[in-house]
Amino acid sequence: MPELPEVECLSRAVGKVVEGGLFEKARFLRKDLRDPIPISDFKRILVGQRIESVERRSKYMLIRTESGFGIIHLGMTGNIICQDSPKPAAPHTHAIFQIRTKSDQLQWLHYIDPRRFGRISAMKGHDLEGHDFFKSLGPEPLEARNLGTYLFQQSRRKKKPIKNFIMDGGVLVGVGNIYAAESLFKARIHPEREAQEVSLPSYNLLAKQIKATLRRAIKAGGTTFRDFKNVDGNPGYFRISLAVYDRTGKPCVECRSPIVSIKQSGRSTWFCEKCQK
DNA sequence: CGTGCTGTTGCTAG
DNA sequence: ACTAGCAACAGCAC
Repeated sequence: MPELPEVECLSRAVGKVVEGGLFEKARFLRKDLRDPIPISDFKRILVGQRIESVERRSKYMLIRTESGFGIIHLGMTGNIICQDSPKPAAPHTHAIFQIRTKSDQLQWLHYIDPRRFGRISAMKGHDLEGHDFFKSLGPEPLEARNLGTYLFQQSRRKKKPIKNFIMDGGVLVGVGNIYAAESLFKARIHPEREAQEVSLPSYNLLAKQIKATLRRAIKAGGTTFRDFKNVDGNPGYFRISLAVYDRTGKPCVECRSPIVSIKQSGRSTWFCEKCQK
């Protein structure tokens, strides 16, 4: 599920439940996901601490305490659900956190991740920029000002395709495969164009479309999280209507010519040959 | 029934 | 500088 909008919505939903609460227990049903889980560090930083806030940086969800951050990445198939029971309910439940909310209710966050590409970690202190996970990340697309100019400058002498360029976390975070394709369609840029040959006006339009697409998805996702608390299945993500993603052969929403699919660096890309130059 | 292909992320080796 | 390969599993077409 997770691209930036999903992680943003999930972080807000988790925050609503746990902010101001007490992180009482962490139970791990396995020792590693993509990487080993630093269980004792995690417990030291979280357990017994008040949860100050739940934040997001890139596609990482951050649980802030006075001591530092709990760090959770969902990989490709990760999810967190909030339940009334500490009992693992779904297959591939790998961690369960017990929270005593500020209104003194017990709640359990269940971390589920079939493919185990996700990550659970923790860091002492609050200097994100100094941490390995974050130090080489580019700006947040929704916070960056003059994003078009920035992308234009970063792209000079870069021959890689524009799609790979905007998905490069060192350039810009949070633009995954789905929203990269959608944003390029809306900006009418062919995904195989070399990053260096895209003009400043095109980057300005692209920046605008990246922001608009992400904002629209957050807005759509946000409304589905009202019942996040106590759900017992999934938190109800849904995908905003998409113009090109997974629409091979279907008519372009602008010109009706068929959407085509190609591979770039092993990932599928969809676009309209007529609209995107 | 099995076999093969696909996938929302991100790191690393070459 | 850039891409292929890979991590481990589910869902689907055939």
